[in-house]
Amino acid sequence: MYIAIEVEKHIRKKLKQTLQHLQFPDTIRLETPSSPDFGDLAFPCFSLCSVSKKSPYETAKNILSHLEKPDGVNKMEVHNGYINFWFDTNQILANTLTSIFKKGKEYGILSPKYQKVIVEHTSANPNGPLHVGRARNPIIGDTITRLMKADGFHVESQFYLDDLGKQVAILTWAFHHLDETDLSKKSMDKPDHYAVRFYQKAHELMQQDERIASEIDELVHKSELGDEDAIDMGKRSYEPVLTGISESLSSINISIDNFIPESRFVKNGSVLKVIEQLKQTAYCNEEKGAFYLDLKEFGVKGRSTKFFITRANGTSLYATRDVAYHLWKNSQADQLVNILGEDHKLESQQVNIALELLNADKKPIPVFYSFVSLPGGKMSTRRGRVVYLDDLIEESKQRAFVEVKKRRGKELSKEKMKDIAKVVGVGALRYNIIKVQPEKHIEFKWEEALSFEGNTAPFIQYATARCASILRKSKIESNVIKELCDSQVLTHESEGRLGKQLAKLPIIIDEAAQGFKPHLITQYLFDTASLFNQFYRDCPVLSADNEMVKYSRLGLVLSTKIVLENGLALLGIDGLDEM
RNA sequence: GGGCCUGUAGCCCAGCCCGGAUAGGGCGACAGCCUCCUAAGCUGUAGAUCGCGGGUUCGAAUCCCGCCAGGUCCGCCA
Repeated sequence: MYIAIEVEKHIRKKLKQTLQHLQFPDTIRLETPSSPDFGDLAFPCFSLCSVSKKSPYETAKNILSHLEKPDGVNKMEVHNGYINFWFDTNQILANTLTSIFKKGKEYGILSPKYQKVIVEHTSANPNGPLHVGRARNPIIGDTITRLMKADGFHVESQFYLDDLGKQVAILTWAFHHLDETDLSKKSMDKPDHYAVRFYQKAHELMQQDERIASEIDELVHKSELGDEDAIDMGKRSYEPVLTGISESLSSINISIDNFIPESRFVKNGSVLKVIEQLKQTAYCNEEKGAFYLDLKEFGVKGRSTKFFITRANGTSLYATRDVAYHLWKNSQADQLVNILGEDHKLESQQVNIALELLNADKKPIPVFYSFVSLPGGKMSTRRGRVVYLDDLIEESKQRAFVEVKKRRGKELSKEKMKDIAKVVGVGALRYNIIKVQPEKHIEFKWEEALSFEGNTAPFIQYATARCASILRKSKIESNVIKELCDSQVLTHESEGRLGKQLAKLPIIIDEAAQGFKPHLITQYLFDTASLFNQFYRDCPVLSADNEMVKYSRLGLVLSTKIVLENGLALLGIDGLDEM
């Protein structure tokens, strides 16, 4: 158990006792005060005024006069209708440093929940490289995967592979009918970049020539019926693309546990079963041979109420197959999370309603994100109006290299600088995407996507490098530091503030994971690194007044480094010992 | 036309779910800090009709209604 969580529990317990004793409602919401002047945790009493018939200040005073001091708290005061609690800094510090020393990389992780979660993310059409417009998906998905693991879940990430769709059919047609010499030069030596030109050209031809369009439709039709040859043909064309996509993801520290092809649910008959069962429901109607569900009664309004589950020719549609996929996921996990672009909101709602009609007990929790657009409008693979993720990654590393060289060019080898630039570049990219809430629309600008100052990954990494540098120069083994560190001598305000911040990591992890709010982690890391920088300014470590203080500050530095690195790891970002 | 999301300083974002303590940061601007553990850092100053208009409330950035702007969806596409 973590001390910060413990102390909060103690406060809640004592408050609850007092509220019950005074016959107040006993639901308790605690807040982090707006300023350190108001302590570490606050209980607002405003909502109790209607019961007490007194002012907030008097109500708070009254409660405080009956309140026993909770363990781990050393001061309680009333200000403006709040009861403010000050933690016992020494106790928190002693407990937290011990806990960090003991757990190391595991510090912050919560106890196992013995529940399995499937996080579906990325699921991009395998017709070309990932572009920046959708790059939030894997980054948010991977971060949520990491967060939920840290929160104690067993997590599997899945990429739902649309191998029956038109995009794959177009690509397949292109590989069979086009010659590379007709195409524009590929931008990068990767299979996905190689393939996308075939796709783009075929898409263009398809729009000009109806014969081509119908050949492609024929491919789609065959594979939708589960035709093994058609599906295999598709597989041969998209597989290299998928390899390319995986390479891109891997270069930003993302790996996906399982790729689930849509065709599986056609082949094993589960799609047909879904269709049969949905037809049995009271909401199913027919229109010119095609079947649809009427969603009016489920809160869907306007023109969107018809959810078609089959075509007139009886074949299934994307969303129908998605229902089958989700039924299967129901049998595989305790909780489902989907990372989806905002364009999937209606489809997601349709799938959820179908799942409800089929009595599935678990509905996926969607995390929607808005698109990243270019200053002139949105990105499009078809029209080639894109910034590819690979280009962004490359540019990020290059810009980071320029920065490293500017600062360390005389001291470090080129290889070393490249290694640092890679970690900085990838970190900056992931951090900048995760720090803004998914639902905010982003207009892509190089300067913003790749800034290295202020609230950015390099700022955090710089703090880990400072920590590492101090530890290196002390020439003292970390085991010895852990042994000799005595938090009792860490009495400076900057030390206390930093220590209390380190104690909060597990609380933040839990909050971020439970609320699907990965941006809370960036905020926490930024605050932690800022507090460390203030400590760095105020408290000399290597030249501390005496050995005892030195060892103890080294302990705090070591702990900070571990906390920052653990937090960065949740974002798929590495810390640095040197930069 | 309808649904959903977004609108907070010159720019970017947090706070909104769960109404309350002086609306927090970052970038940029301006003024300072490297004989001292990495200045990708630190300190300070200026900068906000919280999109607009109503309402509820002792109290609204936060809840409700209307409007405006941007995004997104409304296909027998995926």
